[in-house]
Amino acid sequence: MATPRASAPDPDAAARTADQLHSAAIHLLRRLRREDAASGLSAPRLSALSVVVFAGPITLGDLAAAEQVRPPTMTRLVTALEDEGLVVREADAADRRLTRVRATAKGRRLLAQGRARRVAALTAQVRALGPAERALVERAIPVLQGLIERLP
Amino acid sequence: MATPRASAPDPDAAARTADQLHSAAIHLLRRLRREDAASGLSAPRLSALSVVVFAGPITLGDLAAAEQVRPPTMTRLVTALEDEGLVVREADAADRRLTRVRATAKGRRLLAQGRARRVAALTAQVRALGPAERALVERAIPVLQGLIERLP
DNA sequence: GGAGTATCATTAGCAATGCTAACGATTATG
DNA sequence: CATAATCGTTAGCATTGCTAATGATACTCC
Repeated sequence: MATPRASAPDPDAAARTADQLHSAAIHLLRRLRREDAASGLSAPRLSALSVVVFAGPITLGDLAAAEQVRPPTMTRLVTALEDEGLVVREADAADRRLTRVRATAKGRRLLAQGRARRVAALTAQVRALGPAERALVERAIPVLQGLIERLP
Repeated sequence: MATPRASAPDPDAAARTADQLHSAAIHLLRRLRREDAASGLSAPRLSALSVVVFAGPITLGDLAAAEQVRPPTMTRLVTALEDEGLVVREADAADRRLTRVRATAKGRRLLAQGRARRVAALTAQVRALGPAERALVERAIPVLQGLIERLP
């Protein structure tokens, strides 16, 4: 837990920066996750729904891969979401082996509300930043987005 | 997905910034999580071990709260980690209702290796940044740490 | 075109993880 | 000292994860 020193170039500065980003992401999501109970959905279902909403109609296998879960597990998650009217299964016209999963209006609404709850506290803290700090964060975001995009 | 405009102050800029931070954290951890299979531990066990390692000897109830899980669930996770020799239970001398959980050397070693795997890819991308971008990220980190710390 | 192979989703069955309710042990309070 | 409160565990159930096997569809190659 050494304090960074501007005057002494650390040979492992990149590793330390990476570690701090990693920690920050963990702690951030740990806090925000507490709002998820209000959604009435379990964490796996909420996460799967989120991918369906943002990745549009998606193959069950691709959805399983995105969630880093095996297809049988995703089959059950999708069935549960379908039973709650949050997603629908659609047959692919071109390749009838595929089932595409699409979010319903209800599913999109539920996810938007959950997301709003999660982000509300974070928004308040962003607003509380001084102008310089806030500008710093705003300029760092695209850099971080690019960096994450380039991860293997 | 509008581009931020410096000249036109968006009334919802803070909300948008918060949303981007939220998304970035999700995508970052989704990528890094793929390395965890190599640890041989399930996600819940790895996460609990991480808290034990960093929060030092910790009460089982506090550990459950940190992991946002009920005590009975944590009892079983700790038992499993103990069976693998990664943590030990210690009786509290002052209050004998409490069990404190402490990481063993083996537990700390396993976590350090897993963390190194996770952070390795991220370190490479930090190294690949240009000097200006990297400085930007490095200066934004303490701001983000403070912001996260102040979340409810 | 048709036999064989590959791919996709599902089913079946098992282990791990989550919960609530109830309990025993210990501590705090009257 | 009796009673209430707190902590961890046990018991029992639902959900979530896996592998193996199956059925249906698409592809390949002869």
